[in-house]
Amino acid sequence: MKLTRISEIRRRELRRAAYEVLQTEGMGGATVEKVALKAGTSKGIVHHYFKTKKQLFEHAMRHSNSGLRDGVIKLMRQARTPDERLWAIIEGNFMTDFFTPAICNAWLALCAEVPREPQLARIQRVVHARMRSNLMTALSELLPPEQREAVALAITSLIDGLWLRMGLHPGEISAQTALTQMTDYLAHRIPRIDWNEHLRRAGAAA
Amino acid sequence: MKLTRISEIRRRELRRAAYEVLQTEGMGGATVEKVALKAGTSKGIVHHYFKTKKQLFEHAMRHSNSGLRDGVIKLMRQARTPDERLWAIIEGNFMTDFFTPAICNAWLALCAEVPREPQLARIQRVVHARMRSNLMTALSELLPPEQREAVALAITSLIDGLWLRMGLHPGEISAQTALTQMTDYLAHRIPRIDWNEHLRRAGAAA
Amino acid sequence: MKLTRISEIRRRELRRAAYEVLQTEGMGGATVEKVALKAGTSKGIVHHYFKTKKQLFEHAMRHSNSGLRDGVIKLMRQARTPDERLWAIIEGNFMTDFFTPAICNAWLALCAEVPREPQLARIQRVVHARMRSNLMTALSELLPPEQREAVALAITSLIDGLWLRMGLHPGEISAQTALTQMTDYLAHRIPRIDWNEHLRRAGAAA
Amino acid sequence: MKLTRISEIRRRELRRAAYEVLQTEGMGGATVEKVALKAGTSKGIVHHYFKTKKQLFEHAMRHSNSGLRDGVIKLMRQARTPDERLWAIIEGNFMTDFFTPAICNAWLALCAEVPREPQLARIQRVVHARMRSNLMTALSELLPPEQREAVALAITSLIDGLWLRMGLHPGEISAQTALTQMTDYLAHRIPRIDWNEHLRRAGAAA
DNA sequence: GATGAATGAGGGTTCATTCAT
DNA sequence: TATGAATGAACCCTCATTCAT
Repeated sequence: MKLTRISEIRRRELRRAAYEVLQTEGMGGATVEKVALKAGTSKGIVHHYFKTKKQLFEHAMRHSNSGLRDGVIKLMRQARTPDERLWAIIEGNFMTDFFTPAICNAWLALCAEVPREPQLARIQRVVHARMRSNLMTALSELLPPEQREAVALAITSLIDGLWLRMGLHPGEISAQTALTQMTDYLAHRIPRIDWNEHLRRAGAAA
Repeated sequence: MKLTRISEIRRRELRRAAYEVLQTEGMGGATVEKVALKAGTSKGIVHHYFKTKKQLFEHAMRHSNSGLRDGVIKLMRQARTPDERLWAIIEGNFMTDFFTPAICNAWLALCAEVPREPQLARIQRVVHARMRSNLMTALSELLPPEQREAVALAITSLIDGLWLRMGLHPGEISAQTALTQMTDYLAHRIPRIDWNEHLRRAGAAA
Repeated sequence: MKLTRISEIRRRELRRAAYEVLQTEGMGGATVEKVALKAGTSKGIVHHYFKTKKQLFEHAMRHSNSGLRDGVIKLMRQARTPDERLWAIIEGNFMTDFFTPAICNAWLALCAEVPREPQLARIQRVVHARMRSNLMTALSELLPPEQREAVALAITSLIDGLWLRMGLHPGEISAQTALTQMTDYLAHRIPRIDWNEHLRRAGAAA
Repeated sequence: MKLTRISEIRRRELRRAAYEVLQTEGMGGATVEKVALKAGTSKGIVHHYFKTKKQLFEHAMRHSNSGLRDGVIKLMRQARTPDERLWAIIEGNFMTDFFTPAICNAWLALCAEVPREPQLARIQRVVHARMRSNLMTALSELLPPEQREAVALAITSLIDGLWLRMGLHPGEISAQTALTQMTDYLAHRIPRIDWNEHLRRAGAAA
């Protein structure tokens, strides 16, 4: 029990370190040694906790997603109406803690590996499915069935596109502009809701 | 003169080979040897034409973008009205020759390197600037000034998001669904144009 | 006293485990961790009882030899005549419990280390000396002095050669064929004894 | 052609170096670096010519066997009668160039890996088959059919056993004593031939 | 221009061994 | 006694790059 505790802490530290290295170095430059260095341990200990480099970065990807997921969950808890729930999903994807150049770069680096790493693909699929499920649930009370699918796709695509831009052109975008974009889209698609009100509250909270 | 000609052909072959290797292997797995093999030459010749591996993949990125650019240019030549021009830009980004899983993966792999490769960043910036300029020009006759910026951002973000999806979840999307998405967005944003007509024509052409 | 007893049991378990790992993994693949795993303990405990990996496998070699030695001793106790004693030595080397592919492989793996491991060489020398002494004693009443040396050498070489074959080509040999070989040799060398009778009894016992 | 030539020379050097390292260091201590050092090249070049360490030592084993085989072939060419052919096989296995402690150790080291290395096993099987075939041919005119198998087994086992002894107890044996042993055995098994005459000539030749 | 030989740095991984608990 | 955390050395292998032919 005690041992498991220590081991769990180390694993957390290491996957966090791996994630941070990923942000600055990309996948190609993320060596086990750098991760060990950032975690303040030896190279050997990394392999003590993660059999392989791939496993380490799989856990880094889980770590990455869990941060975002927790943010969304927290916001959704406070949501009372369908539009609040939808907005919570969107706002959660642009929290200022996560919507940063470094994190978007790490996300991009992991995405680029997905096509050749079945495990990463699996994680990606799960994350994607959860996102879609959340969206569809929220949309179910806002739109007729035949429109939901398309809107869910548009929302996720927009979010991904904005994340990509934050990664590639950090200076040209901010959480504020990103949320404004989302608001604009929603305003046209689901006009009976006052999405600007949501945006205003989000800005006030930040 | 003759030699230069031959040399130019070799360079073209090599950057093409590099691009193809990138599609299947990603940046991490793209070695000089694999590129040489795909081009049917020796490893030494690659370094004869490209001083360094980085340079090779910079040219591969240029090659990648030039293909897309040529497609857009060709479509724009046939455009007569502002909305045709705007549609040409969009349609050009989802031509079935380019909007494929392999190519989207290569694009993704290159994007992921941008943050740490100033040269790639430079190319990316140029490409991005051209895209934006084209969009703004086309929008200048379709929207009042204060809306153009936001719409241009939305369009590029949507396109990028849809490309990303093609890279990550190839089975879930097609050029047709992508163009439908773009049509939906434009229909809300610039309602006085019959974008479905554009979509129909694109479908017929394909 | 009690502790020593427990500690002795642990050491026995560990050297036995080491020996078993050796059978399947060879010297190169025999890691301390695998030994610990097979013994059902932790890696640390191995080093608690055996200061070093070399020591562990020295004891494994002793374990290996002691098994064979005990078998020979048991058979020799029942021997009444010189030829029975000689036969006991030979039969003991091909008891079906020991003359197995796995055990022959472990023996081979240890032999291969002898040239570079003085401790293993020492053990090997002792074992060899005992074998030779036993043989010479038995032969002393069967052959004139000037022949004993050569016959002892032939017997040991034949035995080793047959063990080697069991290790390398397990399917091509059995205890029965090995004993027949030995019988053939003895029949020519010491013709006044009916070695086939010994062979028959050994077969009946098995 | 020229290149192949150079490459072939390097490969020969390297497998020879590998074989020599094997003699002094055993399989466990035979590192790629030591082989490179002994060959006077860099570590990288070893992998340029042999994809993997295993492959390198497979070729080393082939090298080892080819030396012995060539010796036997040379002797067999001069053989005119069945008994000369049989003796050629035996004498070839105890030529003073090969029947040395170092070479017997290398042989032992390779044998010990056979059970876990399919490729080595394959080579071993081929070598063994050739040996057996040679023996059976030579014996076909010396013994009735029902005895040949057993005698062939005895001869190979004796040879192996004597090689093992040379590896483990170099001081206790020599080519001369080994050949005497073989002579003794043959004298009993195939008494109508004067094997001592063969032995004498071998001694005179050496 | 073209080839592949050669190098050397660096990466992932394994493993014996030591130590703190 | 027993565990497994931690280290560091060493090994195999990859690869970009340089060079000689």
